[in-house]
Amino acid sequence: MSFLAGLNDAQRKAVDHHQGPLLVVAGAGSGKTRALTHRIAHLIGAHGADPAQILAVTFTNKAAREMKDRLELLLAQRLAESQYGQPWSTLPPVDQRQLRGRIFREVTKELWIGTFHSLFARLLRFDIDKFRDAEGLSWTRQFSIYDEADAQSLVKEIVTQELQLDPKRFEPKKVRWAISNAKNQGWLPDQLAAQVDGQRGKLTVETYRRYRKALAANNALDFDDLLLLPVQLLQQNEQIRRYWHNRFRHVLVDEYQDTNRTQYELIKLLVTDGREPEIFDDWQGRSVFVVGDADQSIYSFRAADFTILMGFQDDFGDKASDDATRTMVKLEENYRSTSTILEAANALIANNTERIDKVLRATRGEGELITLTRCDDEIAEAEAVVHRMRMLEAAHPELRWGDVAVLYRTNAQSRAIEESLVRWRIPYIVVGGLRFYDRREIKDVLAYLRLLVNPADTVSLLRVINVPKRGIGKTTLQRLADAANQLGIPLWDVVSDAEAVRSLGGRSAKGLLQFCELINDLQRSIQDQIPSEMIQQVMEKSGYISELIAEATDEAEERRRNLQELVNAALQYQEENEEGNLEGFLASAALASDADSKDTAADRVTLMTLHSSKGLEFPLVFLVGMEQGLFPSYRSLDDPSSLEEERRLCYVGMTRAKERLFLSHASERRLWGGMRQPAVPSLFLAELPEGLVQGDLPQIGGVALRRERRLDRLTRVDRDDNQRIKAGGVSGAPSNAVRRRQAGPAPGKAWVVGDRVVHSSFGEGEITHTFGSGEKVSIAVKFVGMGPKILDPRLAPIEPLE
DNA sequence: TTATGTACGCTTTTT
DNA sequence: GCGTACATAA
Repeated sequence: MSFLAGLNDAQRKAVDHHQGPLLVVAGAGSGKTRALTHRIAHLIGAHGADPAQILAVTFTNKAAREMKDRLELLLAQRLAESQYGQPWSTLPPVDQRQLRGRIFREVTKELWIGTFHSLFARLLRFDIDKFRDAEGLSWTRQFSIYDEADAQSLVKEIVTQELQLDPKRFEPKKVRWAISNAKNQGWLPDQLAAQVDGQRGKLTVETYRRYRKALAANNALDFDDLLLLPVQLLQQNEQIRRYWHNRFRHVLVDEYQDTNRTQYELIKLLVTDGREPEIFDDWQGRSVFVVGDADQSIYSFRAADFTILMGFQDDFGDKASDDATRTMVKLEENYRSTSTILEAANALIANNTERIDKVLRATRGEGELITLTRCDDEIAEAEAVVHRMRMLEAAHPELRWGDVAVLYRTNAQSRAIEESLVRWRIPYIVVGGLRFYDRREIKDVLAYLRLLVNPADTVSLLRVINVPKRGIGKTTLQRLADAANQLGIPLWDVVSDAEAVRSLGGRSAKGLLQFCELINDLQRSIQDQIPSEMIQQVMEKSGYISELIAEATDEAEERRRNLQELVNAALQYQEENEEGNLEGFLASAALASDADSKDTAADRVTLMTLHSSKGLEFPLVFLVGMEQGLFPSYRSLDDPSSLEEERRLCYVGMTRAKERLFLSHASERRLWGGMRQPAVPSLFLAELPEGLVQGDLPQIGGVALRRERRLDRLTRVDRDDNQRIKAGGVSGAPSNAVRRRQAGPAPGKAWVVGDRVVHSSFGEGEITHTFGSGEKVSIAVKFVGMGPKILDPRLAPIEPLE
């Protein structure tokens, strides 16, 4: 059996290519996943590539898992034929399992398949300790990965505490966004500084600088760092770059239209060893293979840039014309959708100006017309959708609920649909929204684990130090944190110093000491425990579980079940990763998306956002909320290129459908709370060819125009408002946010920084800091041959030295 | 130090 | 209409 069998010409070309660069322009449903898996199998099976030399980037962890699965099956099937000389399907299950096991050990285990984030997090686990930032920042291999909430709170702390700015005028969320955007463009603070101007820009750069420093102090990285740090590392360290360049001889990237500048840099560094792609010519036994479709680029809000895809031929390619080129292949035959659905989608996307012209040819029959339904409000819409499902189910006994998907623009829209599905007892699953790993109890337990692995992780420490309650309050923590800041050491180093705790801890000292003992105890067992057992121990020894039991509410019960689920997740992780350790499990938890954990194979209706639907397909697709301001989003209405992105999103949604597509919109929609808003049909509806749509045909007339003007006015007001805020600027800290913090010389027996003291057991030392004032003073003393000690001068056996 | 009240802002999309 | 974050009381 050849891996080229059953492929069309273009697919065969993509699979058979094994040296040099290749861009595959793959329209929706044109079999690109098939091309990708067959290519990897072919590289290994026919061209003798070592699985360990292959790096394949997918868009989700789930896609990575599926690709590994398909690859395993493909190779096992082939092995069956060569080994037993008989087709796979006739082998007894026990032999099938044995063959798959062998493929797993010899091939799939060795492959690096995953998202950009998970792959480069893995690379950093090897080499991050060899990296030193230009500003002297460094990390160890035990680094924590911060999620958006952690990152957000760190930025907020810098803005309000360090820079003393009013978070209303200088919004942490916006600053965080600006920083993330900079990182995704590959800009460090200095480079960002060159891009911005004014007071506001300066403050953003300053926040960025401090934020990086804070992350390093916590030995932590945010999502964007998982891409940016490897870029810096590979640029800086030739030896390491050479190693990975020699190791990954075949690089494959799926969904290339949604890569950003930093990801692009990474690919270049690995493939060309840092040389310019135009002049790189050492392709012997090496390839770079990217697959994408500019019409499906829907992530520009996180700095994805589809011009990178469009520029591939100029960087790596032969720059020849489309019919003469040997570095590009187009997959233009669609095997998924009926020609009706396809034609409508093609007509819609033709309204975009920013695209390479590409025709998606139908290979299937006409099928049914697209159905458009107008409803009174979102509740009626949900009822209409569910009613339609039930009618279809009655008419088609072969229909399974798993064949049906409901797609929407925003997560909040799932609610109305869910209520109707519940009413009619139709099983469903919501993908997205609240991630499993974002639940409070899960984050708490994971924070314990992160702290065990990485004691410098102060964000995690603060999360769990008083959970469950140990009587450690805000003031105590503030005191400890101030001490840590002034000494420039992690908070844990203060907390774990019994002497310091007795001095600074006040009434909370007992709780603090207990907490330290807990962490030390857990840390001792960390060496020889597998992740699932560590989790179990953390939950029990911390008293987390007993507190939930004591609470005895339904909610607490639910939390306990979730924690049990976390243990199961760890068990599963261990099964999939034989050498997996706690660090690895924490990374997978941090990078897992909601879609990854959801079992879409179950026979249930799937509800999800259009973004989450990328790469999937369903026989029946309902696209709801087709209204101006909702889809396309109101934020895109006055910006042509955002509007084009919304249109691509619509194109992605429509092309998910194999057999039938149902569109709907409401005349009135409750936004949030009570306010009912009149709504007009989406502009996209009017762009669909009339002959392909049945039902309540769109009325884009006076009503729509009036509404659009109204929206325009609204957005203008909004803009003016922003300008006013911008014009106001942020000139220094506002009076109400000013908080003075004065250490001040202590009265009475004055302990002054610089004075020398003698301690009965530590010997001579020098006072480096004083904390507090009045009665309650603590001092930090640097003794010879040890770190700073925090002491209560009234209790500690010290004498001033003249 | 913890428990309770209340204002606010949130809804674009995600690794 | 819901959860969070901050303010105020016990």
